[in-house]
Amino acid sequence: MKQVLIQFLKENISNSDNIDFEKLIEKPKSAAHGDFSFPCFLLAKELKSAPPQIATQLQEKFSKILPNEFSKVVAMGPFLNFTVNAGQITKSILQIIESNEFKNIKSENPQKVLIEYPSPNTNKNLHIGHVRNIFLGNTLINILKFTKNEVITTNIYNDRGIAICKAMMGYQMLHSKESPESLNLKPDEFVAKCYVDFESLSKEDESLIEKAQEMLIKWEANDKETRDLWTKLLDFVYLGYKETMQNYKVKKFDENYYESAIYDKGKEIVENAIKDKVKGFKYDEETGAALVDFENEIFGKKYLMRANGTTLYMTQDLYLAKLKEEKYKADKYVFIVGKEQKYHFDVLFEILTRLGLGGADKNYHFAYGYVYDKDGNKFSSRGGNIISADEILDEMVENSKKNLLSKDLTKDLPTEELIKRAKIIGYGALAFSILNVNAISDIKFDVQRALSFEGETGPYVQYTYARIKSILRKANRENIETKDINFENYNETEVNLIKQLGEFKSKVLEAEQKYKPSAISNYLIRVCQSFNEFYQNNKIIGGDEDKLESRLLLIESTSKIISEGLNLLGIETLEEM
RNA sequence: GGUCCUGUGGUCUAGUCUGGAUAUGAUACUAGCCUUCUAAGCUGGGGAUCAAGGGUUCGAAUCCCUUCAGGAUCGCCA
Repeated sequence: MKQVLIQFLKENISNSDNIDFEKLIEKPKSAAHGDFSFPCFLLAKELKSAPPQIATQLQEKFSKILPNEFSKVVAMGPFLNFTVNAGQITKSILQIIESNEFKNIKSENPQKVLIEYPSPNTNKNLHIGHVRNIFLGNTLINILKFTKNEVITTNIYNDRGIAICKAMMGYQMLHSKESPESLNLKPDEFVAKCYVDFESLSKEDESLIEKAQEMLIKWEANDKETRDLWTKLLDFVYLGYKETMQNYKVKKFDENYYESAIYDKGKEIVENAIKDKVKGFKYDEETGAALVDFENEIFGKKYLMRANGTTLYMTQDLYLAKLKEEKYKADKYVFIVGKEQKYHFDVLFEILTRLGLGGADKNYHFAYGYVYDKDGNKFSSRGGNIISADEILDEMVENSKKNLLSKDLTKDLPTEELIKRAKIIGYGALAFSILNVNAISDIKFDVQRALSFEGETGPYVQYTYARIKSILRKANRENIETKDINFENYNETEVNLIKQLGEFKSKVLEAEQKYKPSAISNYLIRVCQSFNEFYQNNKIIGGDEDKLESRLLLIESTSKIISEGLNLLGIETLEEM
């Protein structure tokens, strides 16, 4: 459509060779300004008159020779606004949706993408930060797959180090006679308790920290007793994670990595790099530690091996990067990790470049912001610890249940159905509230507001969907015959909604190209707003008989777009709400 | 101190990459709309010096510079 307009303008504006129409023509923000607009400023110098005058002149000229695809051209100030022929546009959009062709979206640049998330530290249960990580990861995977990228999912468990030793100490000293069952805790919560209790003990007695470090050395020396305890606690953790991840719809990873298995690898990479005199790689002359000296103030020096020959976080990441590259040869490696680790990844990618393993072009740190409570403080639960993934979801579901019980339509639901709906709504509310904002922005999560389910929320979208489904049930049409529909028949709010539906493809591609799930959630809100506006002003069943079919097609198409969009966000729909 | 991120009505947020018309919505507040397809909805109202200043441009929330505020990061921790 745009190309038709560009061609038309090229042919009918003199001296247009230097004008980049592709760039200049834009979609106006306001529907009152038509579908495409062309600003006349650049013509001003050429034609030696004011832009508004030029626009008026061009309007007169163009209105007589406008292509069929367009219904009118209007000059508004310095802009020339073109409106497309509604009948044509409604027909093409609705047919694409009706035939399910709208699901067939291919990336402009389909790639093999490896995604690493959520990579927790295994000394605690998952918390609100992981929730954001998981939602972003799940959604990104869906979007990339939907647009026909090949996706490989990986996760690394940071399962060794001082933190897990602290939890082990806590267990030994305080809870060795107890179990998750005896304390009525989820197994991963039990380990978290061991860790937290040790932390408070060690604040009183600093020698305990040294003992934890001794334990780490024993662990590294493969001391059987230590390793057995470690395995015991990790089993608890993984058991707990399994449940949480299931609730958060994390699909099985294509590959799980464990820090314990790779933490001392990567030495060879560093040693070879120094031997091969890769730029910046060297041993520190005084201490013998291995490092990369970037010789600039931004990156400075980055240590890769301690003087005693042991490895560091970075060494391990180098090894893992190489491992993945050798096995998968992906076009892109995406790390979904909090934005506080930006420096780490900048440095990592630079080092990888120098090692010839592909740098910033092949790797992407998908950074996301913090989740605070509504006052901008650390998001704590009643116990004072950071709120856990399980708690926040429970709270959302619990509140959905209350909400359902307060509505006439749903207050007498059988328990099983009530719980099923509460889960879907609570999950939707949580996921949407987190996915609806830019990933990099910090979130101040207002529980009360998220629970109110009004305005720009998941339940609003789910509710809109349920409304449509209810109408379709009552209309009781098996098939809507598109061939009988007069596509010129749609009124202004309807055309508005249809144009909105037509944006699906470009929004999905935007979300894919920019790795931006919020493009989809924002879009769904607009669609629902357009629908609800239409719904309020137009009667479908019992309205104009000759509009029934066309309206049923319209709302069915809307429901398809909503459900597909929610699906990408990992949110389920409900037929009734 | 260096580097990076963020700053948009009381609160939250879209738009910033790729400059365009009266700055997107939500929430809260306020006035209305259910004997009519689900009111978790819709309509109206008030509410913004787009952190501040300068520059570039016909045109700046958007690009450049300076400043301010908040945050992160700069370890032989992960």
